[in-house]
Amino acid sequence: MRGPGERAGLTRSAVLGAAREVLAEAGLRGLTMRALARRLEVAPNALYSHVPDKDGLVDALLDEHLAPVTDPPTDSADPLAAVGAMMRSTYDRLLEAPDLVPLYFARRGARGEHARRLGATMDALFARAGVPAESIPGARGTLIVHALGSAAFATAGGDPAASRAAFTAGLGWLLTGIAAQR
Amino acid sequence: MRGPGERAGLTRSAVLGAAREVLAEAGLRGLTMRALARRLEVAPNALYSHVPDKDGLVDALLDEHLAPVTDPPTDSADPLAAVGAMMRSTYDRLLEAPDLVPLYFARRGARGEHARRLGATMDALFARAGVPAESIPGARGTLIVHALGSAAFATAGGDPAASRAAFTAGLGWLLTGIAAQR
DNA sequence: ACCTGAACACCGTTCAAGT
DNA sequence: ACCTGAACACCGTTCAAGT
Repeated sequence: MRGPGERAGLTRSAVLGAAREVLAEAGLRGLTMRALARRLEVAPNALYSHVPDKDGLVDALLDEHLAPVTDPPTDSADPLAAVGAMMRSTYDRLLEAPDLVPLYFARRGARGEHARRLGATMDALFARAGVPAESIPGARGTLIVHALGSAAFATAGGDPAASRAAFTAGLGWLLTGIAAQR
Repeated sequence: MRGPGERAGLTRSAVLGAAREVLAEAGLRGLTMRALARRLEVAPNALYSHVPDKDGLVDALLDEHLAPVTDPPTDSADPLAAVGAMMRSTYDRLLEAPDLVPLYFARRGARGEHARRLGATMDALFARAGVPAESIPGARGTLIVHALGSAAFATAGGDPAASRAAFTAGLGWLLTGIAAQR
Protein backbone atom coordinates (compact mmCIF):
# COMPACT_ATOMS: atom_id res chain seq x y z
CA MET A 1 0.00 0.00 0.00
CA ARG A 2 2.93 2.27 -0.68
CA GLY A 3 3.31 4.62 -3.59
CA PRO A 4 5.92 3.98 -6.29
CA GLY A 5 9.48 4.43 -5.13
CA GLU A 6 8.37 4.75 -1.54
CA ARG A 7 10.46 2.74 0.90
CA ALA A 8 8.83 0.34 3.32
CA GLY A 9 11.20 1.60 5.99
CA LEU A 10 11.59 -1.77 7.60
CA THR A 11 13.81 -2.10 10.64
CA ARG A 12 15.37 -5.08 12.30
CA SER A 13 13.57 -4.29 15.52
CA ALA A 14 10.27 -3.80 13.66
CA VAL A 15 10.76 -7.26 12.16
CA LEU A 16 11.44 -8.77 15.58
CA GLY A 17 8.48 -6.98 17.11
CA ALA A 18 6.14 -8.21 14.40
CA ALA A 19 7.55 -11.71 14.85
CA ARG A 20 6.62 -11.62 18.52
CA GLU A 21 3.09 -10.55 17.59
CA VAL A 22 2.72 -13.28 14.98
CA LEU A 23 4.00 -15.82 17.50
CA ALA A 24 1.55 -14.66 20.15
CA GLU A 25 -1.40 -14.65 17.77
CA ALA A 26 -0.70 -17.61 15.51
CA GLY A 27 1.61 -19.78 17.59
CA LEU A 28 4.72 -21.66 16.64
CA ARG A 29 3.30 -23.05 13.40
CA GLY A 30 2.00 -19.66 12.40
CA LEU A 31 5.40 -18.02 12.72
CA THR A 32 6.59 -18.16 9.13
CA MET A 33 8.68 -15.74 7.15
CA ARG A 34 5.79 -15.24 4.76
CA ALA A 35 3.21 -14.58 7.49
CA LEU A 36 5.64 -12.12 9.00
CA ALA A 37 6.05 -10.38 5.65
CA ARG A 38 2.27 -10.23 5.22
CA ARG A 39 1.90 -8.53 8.60
CA LEU A 40 4.58 -6.01 7.70
CA GLU A 41 3.09 -5.53 4.22
CA VAL A 42 6.34 -6.28 2.45
CA ALA A 43 7.48 -8.98 0.07
CA PRO A 44 8.76 -12.12 1.86
CA ASN A 45 12.32 -11.64 0.69
CA ALA A 46 12.43 -8.10 2.10
CA LEU A 47 12.98 -9.68 5.52
CA TYR A 48 16.38 -10.94 4.44
CA SER A 49 17.74 -7.41 4.48
CA HIS A 50 17.28 -7.35 8.25
CA VAL A 51 17.68 -10.92 9.38
CA PRO A 52 20.04 -13.60 8.02
CA ASP A 53 17.42 -16.34 7.84
CA LYS A 54 14.65 -17.90 9.92
CA ASP A 55 17.06 -19.50 12.38
CA GLY A 56 18.73 -16.15 12.87
CA LEU A 57 15.35 -14.56 13.49
CA VAL A 58 14.43 -17.20 16.05
CA ASP A 59 17.80 -16.94 17.79
CA ALA A 60 17.34 -13.18 18.10
CA LEU A 61 13.83 -13.71 19.45
CA LEU A 62 15.07 -16.20 22.04
CA ASP A 63 17.86 -13.99 23.28
CA GLU A 64 15.87 -10.74 23.27
CA HIS A 65 13.15 -12.42 25.28
CA LEU A 66 15.63 -12.66 28.15
CA ALA A 67 16.38 -8.93 28.11
CA PRO A 68 13.96 -8.04 30.95
CA VAL A 69 15.59 -10.58 33.24
CA THR A 70 17.83 -8.36 35.31
CA ASP A 71 20.87 -9.66 37.09
CA PRO A 72 21.12 -9.11 40.83
CA PRO A 73 24.13 -7.34 42.35
CA THR A 74 27.01 -9.80 42.33
CA ASP A 75 28.02 -8.67 45.82
CA SER A 76 24.73 -9.90 47.27
CA ALA A 77 24.93 -11.20 50.82
CA ASP A 78 23.62 -14.67 49.88
CA PRO A 79 24.94 -15.45 46.38
CA LEU A 80 23.04 -18.73 46.00
CA ALA A 81 19.78 -17.06 46.99
CA ALA A 82 20.50 -14.46 44.31
CA VAL A 83 20.92 -17.25 41.75
CA GLY A 84 17.58 -18.64 42.88
CA ALA A 85 15.93 -15.26 42.38
CA MET A 86 17.42 -15.03 38.90
CA MET A 87 16.02 -18.42 37.97
CA ARG A 88 12.57 -17.62 39.30
CA SER A 89 12.44 -14.41 37.32
CA THR A 90 13.69 -16.28 34.24
CA TYR A 91 10.94 -18.87 34.70
CA ASP A 92 8.28 -16.17 34.98
CA ARG A 93 9.62 -14.40 31.92
CA LEU A 94 9.59 -17.64 29.90
CA LEU A 95 5.93 -18.19 30.73
CA GLU A 96 5.08 -14.84 29.15
CA ALA A 97 5.77 -16.38 25.73
CA PRO A 98 4.96 -20.08 26.08
CA ASP A 99 5.27 -20.74 22.35
CA LEU A 100 8.87 -19.57 22.46
CA VAL A 101 9.94 -22.10 25.08
CA PRO A 102 10.22 -25.23 22.91
CA LEU A 103 12.38 -23.22 20.54
CA TYR A 104 15.06 -22.89 23.21
CA PHE A 105 15.38 -26.66 23.00
CA ALA A 106 15.15 -26.83 19.22
CA ARG A 107 17.91 -24.21 19.00
CA ARG A 108 19.77 -25.68 22.00
CA GLY A 109 19.58 -22.58 24.13
CA ALA A 110 20.11 -18.90 23.55
CA ARG A 111 23.59 -17.73 22.73
CA GLY A 112 23.19 -14.00 22.32
CA GLU A 113 24.05 -10.99 24.38
CA HIS A 114 21.53 -11.47 27.17
CA ALA A 115 22.16 -15.19 27.56
CA ARG A 116 25.84 -14.46 27.95
CA ARG A 117 25.20 -11.70 30.45
CA LEU A 118 22.99 -13.90 32.62
CA GLY A 119 25.40 -16.83 32.38
CA ALA A 120 28.33 -14.65 33.44
CA THR A 121 26.37 -13.31 36.40
CA MET A 122 25.47 -16.83 37.51
CA ASP A 123 29.09 -17.89 37.27
CA ALA A 124 30.23 -14.93 39.35
CA LEU A 125 27.62 -15.69 42.01
CA PHE A 126 28.59 -19.37 42.10
CA ALA A 127 32.24 -18.42 42.50
CA ARG A 128 31.42 -16.02 45.33
CA ALA A 129 29.37 -18.81 46.96
CA GLY A 130 32.46 -20.99 47.02
CA VAL A 131 31.40 -23.48 44.35
CA PRO A 132 34.58 -25.06 42.93
CA ALA A 133 35.40 -23.75 39.45
CA GLU A 134 35.13 -27.16 37.77
CA SER A 135 31.59 -27.59 39.11
CA ILE A 136 30.28 -24.25 37.91
CA PRO A 137 29.42 -25.14 34.30
CA GLY A 138 27.47 -28.20 35.40
CA ALA A 139 25.62 -26.28 38.09
CA ARG A 140 24.75 -23.49 35.68
CA GLY A 141 23.55 -25.92 33.01
CA THR A 142 21.44 -27.88 35.46
CA LEU A 143 19.63 -24.78 36.70
CA ILE A 144 19.02 -23.48 33.17
CA VAL A 145 17.65 -26.86 32.10
CA HIS A 146 15.41 -26.88 35.15
CA ALA A 147 13.96 -23.44 34.41
CA LEU A 148 13.52 -24.05 30.69
CA GLY A 149 12.12 -27.55 31.12
CA SER A 150 9.74 -26.52 33.88
CA ALA A 151 8.47 -23.65 31.74
CA ALA A 152 8.03 -25.97 28.76
CA PHE A 153 5.83 -28.34 30.71
CA ALA A 154 4.06 -25.71 32.80
CA THR A 155 1.58 -24.80 30.10
CA ALA A 156 1.14 -28.44 29.12
CA GLY A 157 -1.29 -29.82 31.68
CA GLY A 158 -3.26 -28.36 34.47
CA ASP A 159 -2.65 -25.95 37.27
CA PRO A 160 -0.10 -23.15 36.75
CA ALA A 161 0.24 -22.64 40.51
CA ALA A 162 1.11 -26.29 41.02
CA SER A 163 3.62 -26.13 38.17
CA ARG A 164 5.29 -23.11 39.71
CA ALA A 165 5.36 -24.81 43.11
CA ALA A 166 7.05 -27.85 41.58
CA PHE A 167 9.55 -25.58 39.83
CA THR A 168 10.32 -23.70 43.04
CA ALA A 169 10.70 -26.90 45.05
CA GLY A 170 13.05 -28.42 42.47
CA LEU A 171 15.05 -25.20 42.33
CA GLY A 172 15.50 -25.32 46.09
CA TRP A 173 16.69 -28.93 46.01
CA LEU A 174 19.18 -28.18 43.25
CA LEU A 175 20.55 -25.14 45.09
CA THR A 176 20.87 -27.19 48.28
CA GLY A 177 22.81 -29.82 46.33
CA ILE A 178 25.05 -27.23 44.75
CA ALA A 179 25.67 -25.64 48.15
CA ALA A 180 26.61 -29.02 49.62
CA GLN A 181 29.25 -29.44 46.93
CA ARG A 182 31.44 -26.76 48.45
CA MET B 1 8.66 -49.92 -8.85
CA ARG B 2 5.72 -52.26 -8.37
CA GLY B 3 3.70 -53.90 -11.11
CA PRO B 4 0.15 -52.78 -11.79
CA GLY B 5 -2.31 -53.71 -9.08
CA GLU B 6 0.49 -54.82 -6.81
CA ARG B 7 0.16 -53.57 -3.24
CA ALA B 8 2.99 -51.73 -1.55
CA GLY B 9 2.27 -53.70 1.61
CA LEU B 10 3.00 -50.82 3.89
CA THR B 11 2.70 -51.36 7.62
CA ARG B 12 2.43 -48.92 10.48
CA SER B 13 5.59 -50.33 12.02
CA ALA B 14 7.39 -50.15 8.66
CA VAL B 15 6.43 -46.48 8.47
CA LEU B 16 7.71 -45.84 11.99
CA GLY B 17 10.92 -47.75 11.31
CA ALA B 18 11.59 -45.77 8.15
CA ALA B 19 10.85 -42.56 10.06
CA ARG B 20 13.54 -43.44 12.59
CA GLU B 21 16.01 -44.04 9.75
CA VAL B 22 15.15 -40.76 8.04
CA LEU B 23 15.52 -38.95 11.35
CA ALA B 24 18.91 -40.53 12.01
CA GLU B 25 20.18 -39.79 8.51
CA ALA B 26 18.60 -36.45 7.69
CA GLY B 27 17.85 -34.97 11.11
CA LEU B 28 14.83 -33.12 12.35
CA ARG B 29 14.46 -30.94 9.27
CA GLY B 30 14.83 -33.92 6.99
CA LEU B 31 12.00 -35.81 8.63
CA THR B 32 9.13 -34.91 6.31
CA MET B 33 6.17 -36.95 5.21
CA ARG B 34 7.36 -36.71 1.63
CA ALA B 35 10.94 -37.80 2.39
CA LEU B 36 9.49 -40.71 4.34
CA ALA B 37 7.28 -41.65 1.39
CA ARG B 38 10.28 -41.45 -0.95
CA ARG B 39 12.23 -43.85 1.23
CA LEU B 40 9.30 -46.28 1.32
CA GLU B 41 8.74 -45.84 -2.42
CA VAL B 42 5.09 -44.91 -2.03
CA ALA B 43 3.07 -41.81 -2.79
CA PRO B 44 3.12 -39.26 0.07
CA ASN B 45 -0.55 -39.69 0.86
CA ALA B 46 -0.16 -43.46 1.24
CA LEU B 47 1.25 -42.75 4.70
CA TYR B 48 -2.12 -41.48 5.87
CA SER B 49 -3.50 -45.02 5.79
CA HIS B 50 -1.14 -45.92 8.65
CA VAL B 51 -0.68 -42.74 10.60
CA PRO B 52 -3.22 -39.98 11.31
CA ASP B 53 -0.90 -37.10 10.43
CA LYS B 54 2.64 -35.87 11.07
CA ASP B 55 1.96 -35.05 14.72
CA GLY B 56 0.57 -38.55 15.21
CA LEU B 57 3.67 -40.00 13.61
CA VAL B 58 5.96 -37.95 15.86
CA ASP B 59 3.94 -38.84 18.96
CA ALA B 60 4.26 -42.53 18.12
CA LEU B 61 8.00 -42.09 17.55
CA LEU B 62 8.42 -40.36 20.90
CA ASP B 63 6.53 -42.96 22.86
CA GLU B 64 8.02 -45.99 21.08
CA HIS B 65 11.49 -44.63 21.72
CA LEU B 66 10.87 -45.22 25.42
CA ALA B 67 9.97 -48.88 24.94
CA PRO B 68 13.44 -50.24 25.83
CA VAL B 69 13.38 -48.39 29.15
CA THR B 70 12.38 -51.19 31.49
CA ASP B 71 10.78 -50.52 34.83
CA PRO B 72 12.44 -51.92 37.93
CA PRO B 73 10.54 -54.20 40.33
CA THR B 74 8.22 -51.99 42.35
CA ASP B 75 9.08 -53.96 45.50
CA SER B 76 12.70 -52.87 45.27
CA ALA B 77 14.46 -52.44 48.62
CA ASP B 78 15.31 -48.78 47.96
CA PRO B 79 12.45 -47.30 45.91
CA LEU B 80 14.07 -43.88 45.37
CA ALA B 81 17.27 -45.53 44.15
CA ALA B 82 15.11 -47.49 41.71
CA VAL B 83 13.61 -44.23 40.44
CA GLY B 84 17.14 -42.93 39.99
CA ALA B 85 18.09 -45.98 37.95
CA MET B 86 14.99 -45.49 35.77
CA MET B 87 15.93 -41.90 35.06
CA ARG B 88 19.52 -42.75 34.21
CA SER B 89 18.40 -45.40 31.77
CA THR B 90 15.87 -42.97 30.28
CA TYR B 91 18.63 -40.38 29.86
CA ASP B 92 20.88 -42.88 28.10
CA ARG B 93 18.06 -43.98 25.85
CA LEU B 94 17.25 -40.39 24.90
CA LEU B 95 20.84 -39.81 23.84
CA GLU B 96 20.53 -42.64 21.32
CA ALA B 97 18.29 -40.41 19.21
CA PRO B 98 19.40 -36.84 19.92
CA ASP B 99 17.25 -35.36 17.16
CA LEU B 100 14.16 -36.75 18.83
CA VAL B 101 14.75 -34.97 22.13
CA PRO B 102 13.60 -31.44 21.19
CA LEU B 103 10.39 -33.01 19.88
CA TYR B 104 9.46 -34.10 23.40
CA PHE B 105 9.32 -30.41 24.25
CA ALA B 106 7.59 -29.38 21.05
CA ARG B 107 4.94 -32.04 21.68
CA ARG B 108 4.99 -31.43 25.45
CA GLY B 109 6.05 -34.92 26.41
CA ALA B 110 5.07 -38.40 25.35
CA ARG B 111 1.59 -39.57 26.21
CA GLY B 112 1.48 -43.10 24.80
CA GLU B 113 1.62 -46.55 26.27
CA HIS B 114 5.24 -46.54 27.38
CA ALA B 115 5.14 -43.05 28.88
CA ARG B 116 2.12 -44.08 30.93
CA ARG B 117 3.79 -47.30 32.04
CA LEU B 118 6.94 -45.51 33.19
CA GLY B 119 4.94 -42.79 34.90
CA ALA B 120 2.83 -45.33 36.78
CA THR B 121 5.95 -47.17 37.92
CA MET B 122 7.51 -43.96 39.17
CA ASP B 123 4.35 -43.10 41.07
CA ALA B 124 4.27 -46.53 42.70
CA LEU B 125 7.90 -46.22 43.74
CA PHE B 126 7.35 -42.75 45.16
CA ALA B 127 4.37 -43.99 47.14
CA ARG B 128 6.39 -46.91 48.51
CA ALA B 129 9.14 -44.47 49.44
CA GLY B 130 6.66 -42.56 51.57
CA VAL B 131 6.36 -39.46 49.39
CA PRO B 132 3.02 -37.79 50.20
CA ALA B 133 0.46 -38.34 47.46
CA GLU B 134 0.03 -34.62 46.71
CA SER B 135 3.78 -34.26 46.12
CA ILE B 136 4.07 -37.15 43.68
CA PRO B 137 3.00 -35.40 40.44
CA GLY B 138 5.42 -32.56 41.06
CA ALA B 139 8.28 -34.91 41.90
CA ARG B 140 7.61 -37.00 38.80
CA GLY B 141 7.41 -33.95 36.57
CA THR B 142 10.61 -32.46 37.94
CA LEU B 143 12.60 -35.64 37.33
CA ILE B 144 11.22 -36.06 33.80
CA VAL B 145 12.05 -32.45 32.98
CA HIS B 146 15.56 -32.97 34.36
CA ALA B 147 16.18 -36.07 32.22
CA LEU B 148 14.69 -34.59 29.04
CA GLY B 149 16.33 -31.20 29.49
CA SER B 150 19.73 -32.68 30.31
CA ALA B 151 19.54 -34.89 27.23
CA ALA B 152 18.52 -31.92 25.07
CA PHE B 153 21.57 -29.94 26.09
CA ALA B 154 23.99 -32.86 26.30
CA THR B 155 24.64 -32.95 22.58
CA ALA B 156 24.75 -29.15 22.38
CA GLY B 157 28.20 -28.26 23.58
CA GLY B 158 31.24 -30.20 24.53
CA ASP B 159 32.02 -33.20 26.62
CA PRO B 160 29.40 -35.99 26.86
CA ALA B 161 31.02 -37.34 30.03
CA ALA B 162 30.76 -33.97 31.73
CA SER B 163 27.15 -33.66 30.64
CA ARG B 164 26.33 -37.04 32.07
CA ALA B 165 28.11 -36.18 35.30
CA ALA B 166 26.07 -32.98 35.60
CA PHE B 167 22.88 -34.94 34.92
CA THR B 168 23.75 -37.55 37.54
CA ALA B 169 24.66 -34.94 40.13
CA GLY B 170 21.42 -33.03 39.56
CA LEU B 171 19.43 -36.25 39.72
CA GLY B 172 20.97 -37.04 43.09
CA TRP B 173 20.15 -33.58 44.47
CA LEU B 174 16.56 -33.83 43.29
CA LEU B 175 16.13 -37.29 44.81
CA THR B 176 17.61 -36.05 48.08
CA GLY B 177 15.15 -33.18 48.07
CA ILE B 178 12.23 -35.49 47.32
CA ALA B 179 13.35 -37.84 50.09
CA ALA B 180 13.53 -34.96 52.57
CA GLN B 181 9.91 -34.09 51.79
CA ARG B 182 8.63 -37.19 53.56
C1' DA C 1 21.10 -0.13 0.86
C1' DC C 2 16.65 -1.66 0.54
C1' DC C 3 12.89 -3.55 -1.73
C1' DT C 4 10.08 -6.18 -5.47
C1' DG C 5 8.76 -9.87 -9.02
C1' DA C 6 9.50 -14.09 -10.20
C1' DA C 7 11.06 -18.37 -9.59
C1' DC C 8 12.96 -22.84 -7.42
C1' DA C 9 12.54 -26.58 -4.70
C1' DC C 10 10.08 -27.95 -1.49
C1' DC C 11 6.07 -28.84 2.44
C1' DG C 12 1.34 -31.32 4.79
C1' DT C 13 -3.00 -32.77 3.60
C1' DT C 14 -7.35 -33.76 1.00
C1' DC C 15 -10.16 -35.63 -2.56
C1' DA C 16 -11.73 -38.61 -6.12
C1' DA C 17 -10.75 -42.64 -8.29
C1' DG C 18 -8.93 -47.29 -8.90
C1' DT C 19 -8.10 -52.25 -7.22
C1' DA D 1 -8.72 -51.48 2.94
C1' DC D 2 -5.00 -49.65 0.71
C1' DC D 3 -2.86 -47.04 -2.69
C1' DT D 4 -2.24 -43.43 -6.61
C1' DG D 5 -2.71 -38.93 -9.37
C1' DA D 6 -3.67 -34.61 -9.01
C1' DA D 7 -4.42 -30.71 -6.71
C1' DC D 8 -4.61 -26.98 -2.91
C1' DA D 9 -2.58 -23.95 -0.07
C1' DC D 10 1.27 -23.19 1.61
C1' DC D 11 6.79 -22.99 2.96
C1' DG D 12 12.19 -20.81 3.01
C1' DT D 13 15.35 -18.85 0.11
C1' DT D 14 17.76 -16.99 -4.06
C1' DC D 15 18.42 -14.18 -8.03
C1' DA D 16 18.09 -10.37 -11.09
C1' DA D 17 16.38 -6.01 -11.42
C1' DG D 18 14.83 -1.45 -9.93
C1' DT D 19 15.31 2.91 -7.02
